[in-house]
Amino acid sequence: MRSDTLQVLLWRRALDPHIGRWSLPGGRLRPDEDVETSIRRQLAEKVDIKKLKHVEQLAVFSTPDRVPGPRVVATAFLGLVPSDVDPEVPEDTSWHRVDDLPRTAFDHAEIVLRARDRLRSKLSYTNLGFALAPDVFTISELRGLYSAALGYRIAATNLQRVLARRGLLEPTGQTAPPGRSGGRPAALFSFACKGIQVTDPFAVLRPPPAAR
Amino acid sequence: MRSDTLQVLLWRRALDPHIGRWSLPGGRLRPDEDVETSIRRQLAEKVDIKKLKHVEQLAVFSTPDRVPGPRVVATAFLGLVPSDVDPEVPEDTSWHRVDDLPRTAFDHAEIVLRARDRLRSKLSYTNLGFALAPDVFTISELRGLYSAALGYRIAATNLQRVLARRGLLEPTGQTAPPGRSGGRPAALFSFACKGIQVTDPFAVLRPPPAAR
DNA sequence: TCAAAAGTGTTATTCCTACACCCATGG
DNA sequence: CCATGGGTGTAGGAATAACACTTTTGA
Repeated sequence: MRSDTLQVLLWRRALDPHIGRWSLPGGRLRPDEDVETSIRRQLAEKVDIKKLKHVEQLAVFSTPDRVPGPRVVATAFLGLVPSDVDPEVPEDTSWHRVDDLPRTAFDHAEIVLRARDRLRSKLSYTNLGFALAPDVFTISELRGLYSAALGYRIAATNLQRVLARRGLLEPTGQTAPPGRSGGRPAALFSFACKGIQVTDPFAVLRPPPAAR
Repeated sequence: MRSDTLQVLLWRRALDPHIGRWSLPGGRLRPDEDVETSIRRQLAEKVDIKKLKHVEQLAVFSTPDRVPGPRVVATAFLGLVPSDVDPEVPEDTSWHRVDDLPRTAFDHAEIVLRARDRLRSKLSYTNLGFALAPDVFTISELRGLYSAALGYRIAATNLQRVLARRGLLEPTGQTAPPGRSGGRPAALFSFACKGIQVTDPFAVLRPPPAAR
């Protein structure tokens, strides 16, 4: 994700099945690595992305005809990079809006949409926002990121309160300078926790208070 | 799951790596089937389970040393059978309490616990309860199933109201006869929808009402 | 002094849990 | 008529969305 739209990194295929179409970065699993190690290696080697803030399994895609030729089983991942990093990506690689994908190879468009849905739901019941934001940010910036990811505007006021109540926000004491059109300078915050955690585990059917 | 405890179907390994230990049913993926077709086939062929009410991917387990010998990548599934079916299982197969697992093969205990956690969270924000219950049930029975799956007692009153508010319960008009110690006969209900659906998609950060 | 952007206070609503109370049956 | 289990009404509380209002800046 970058700026105010949800984006995905794709690279243009140079080989023949679906040559020229855009596809998700990835590759073969080596015998000595597990799938997560593998996807981190591929991203580092092929598209120079080394600082993923969050990686999680999405699903296995295994329909026999999803790829021409012998069947290929793919384990898809959701990986998130904060909005302020702009990695040097190779020539044949670029970011694409998730809501306006180009012609993709194989079933990769389906995979991207599944990843988007996963991100959207996890934003509301986990602290996953930390993976989208820079280390230090204003509430307005964060609101922009959440709004872009969710696909609808949310209010900065309430976002701040929800995150604060959950103990996720830490004020830094610093402020950001206002823009050229003036306005009150915004306070800078950071996330208290850098790893994912479930913040709202039981929407209903909660366990009795003692067990919480 | 059966009766008032969460249970999992395991079978005793007859071959040598970890011979005699209990393991999850499964097997190799054929080239002409996807992973879900494969697991359904294996369950039907090997343990005679044909009526799964719900099947979903859990995760891929791929650590190189998870199985002795050449690395095996496993796609684990969560499959649910209603409490009233008691399939004929082979001699070397039996149900085991999830909270008191026997010595299992490989990483299968970890997989079972992951499945239990998935079930627990989905019970609260989806209608997944339909997969645990018989076609027709009393609220008390349903409460027993939810309590067993969640690991803590929940109140029948509130369970009924939560499910009713979401439009999931359909009264059948029938009643169940009381037990031998008397008591008012319980009304029988069924679930309105037989497939999984998300009933509480946004715990917080809801979209504006128009978009809902 | 005005416009713009950020932050705070307050209210109304929604949803949920807990608990008291009423109903129907068998012995 | 009493014990047992099922069902309903209601009150209190927690969390959140909406919105009016205040604060701080640049021009």
